[in-house]
Amino acid sequence: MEEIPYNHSSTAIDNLSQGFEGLTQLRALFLASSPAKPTDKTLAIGLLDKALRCITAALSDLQPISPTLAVEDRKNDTEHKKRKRMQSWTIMTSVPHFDGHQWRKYGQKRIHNSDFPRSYYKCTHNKDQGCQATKTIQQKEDKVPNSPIYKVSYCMHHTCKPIETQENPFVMDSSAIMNSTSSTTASSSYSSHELSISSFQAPSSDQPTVFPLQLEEITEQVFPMEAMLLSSETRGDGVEDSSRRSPMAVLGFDWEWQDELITLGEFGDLIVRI
DNA sequence: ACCATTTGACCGGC
DNA sequence: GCCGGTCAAATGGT
Repeated sequence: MEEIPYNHSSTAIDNLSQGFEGLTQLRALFLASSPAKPTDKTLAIGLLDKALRCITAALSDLQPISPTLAVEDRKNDTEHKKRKRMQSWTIMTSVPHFDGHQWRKYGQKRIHNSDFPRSYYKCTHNKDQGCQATKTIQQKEDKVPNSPIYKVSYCMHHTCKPIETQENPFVMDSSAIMNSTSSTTASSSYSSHELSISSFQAPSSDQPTVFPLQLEEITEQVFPMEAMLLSSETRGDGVEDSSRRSPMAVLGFDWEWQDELITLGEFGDLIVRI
């Protein structure tokens, strides 16, 4: 790999980490949402998983190799252990379990000078596909009450073939994004730390491929977010060609930010066509 | 019965 | 000997 100046690499890692955080939270939101159209929901999760896998791979490429690894070649270490030590990288996240891969827990240890145990995971395809990817998750001391942050350390790239939900590639058509003048409150006044999602029209009825998500801003800091399904409804009002529209769900967020409980509905409804 | 998780034992590095 | 990572039997859930 071409050498990247450290400050650029560091910025890239920061940006990717923030993107990772946003996507994992978005994934959690989708998992919590109404199963109004399970096929599309599955496709959405598949898209998010794919994005998460790309970001995870990019992070692993960008993270500098630990200086302690320089001495490893002097040791009579096995090739397996060498590779395992070399290909490791770490992220901090509030949602450690949703990274687009399936993991099987194989151990848990109390760690010296830490209040929380460390959990050890292997890729679920460790046996059937020989995938060597592992990760550890350890909760860090709460800086903000009730908002745990986890250090997730990955080792080795996934060599397993991800289970795709759709054979054909599908396209996220950004040209179909409408301005956020949806049928409900416009979402135009988000401050920098808020995650904003607005709706747009699906371009075609026979392509179950488009998800009405536009990330206007990714949060700059990790904040606790608990996605909550407020209600769901089917838009069959006859004004528009209902065959071209999938059911819509109105989702709401509640999260705490700087001792304030923020409900997304106060700023604008989150409309997701699912 | 099968699968994932839990948990104590074991092992290697320092 | 301490510590962290892995193994594997026991356990629990479906």
